[in-house]
Amino acid sequence: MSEPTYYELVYEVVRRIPPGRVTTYGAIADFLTLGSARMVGWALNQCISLADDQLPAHRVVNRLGELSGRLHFATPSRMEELLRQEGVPVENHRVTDFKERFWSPEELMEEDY
DNA sequence: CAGCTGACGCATA
DNA sequence: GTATGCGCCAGCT
Repeated sequence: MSEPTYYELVYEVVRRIPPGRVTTYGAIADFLTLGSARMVGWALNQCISLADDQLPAHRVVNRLGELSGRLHFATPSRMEELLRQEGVPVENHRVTDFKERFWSPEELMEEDY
């Protein structure tokens, strides 16, 4: 097995985002200390083929809590829809409670994994 | 082979 | 407070 590619690392982090919480591209990039926020977005671009439950990419927003990637989903409203399903308030393509809903990958360390 | 693009983020004016 | 530019680095044309 070769070393995991960059986007596979991103997938692993995204997969661990707790339901009802959201994180940002920058937070993931910072956690991996690799590439940049842009790379995370690029990585998620490859995941479009995966089902939503396989990779909850809808829980990844930009640093303003905006659903910047909504246009890349199956339908433009899919991301917003999934977030609301999890109890995340979305208004005008933005998570209103973003600051409180924000989840950092570094919290994985606190879960004694 | 060289250049452009991009689901971002930050610095500067 | 808004507007513009640059860096990031893999993938695509």
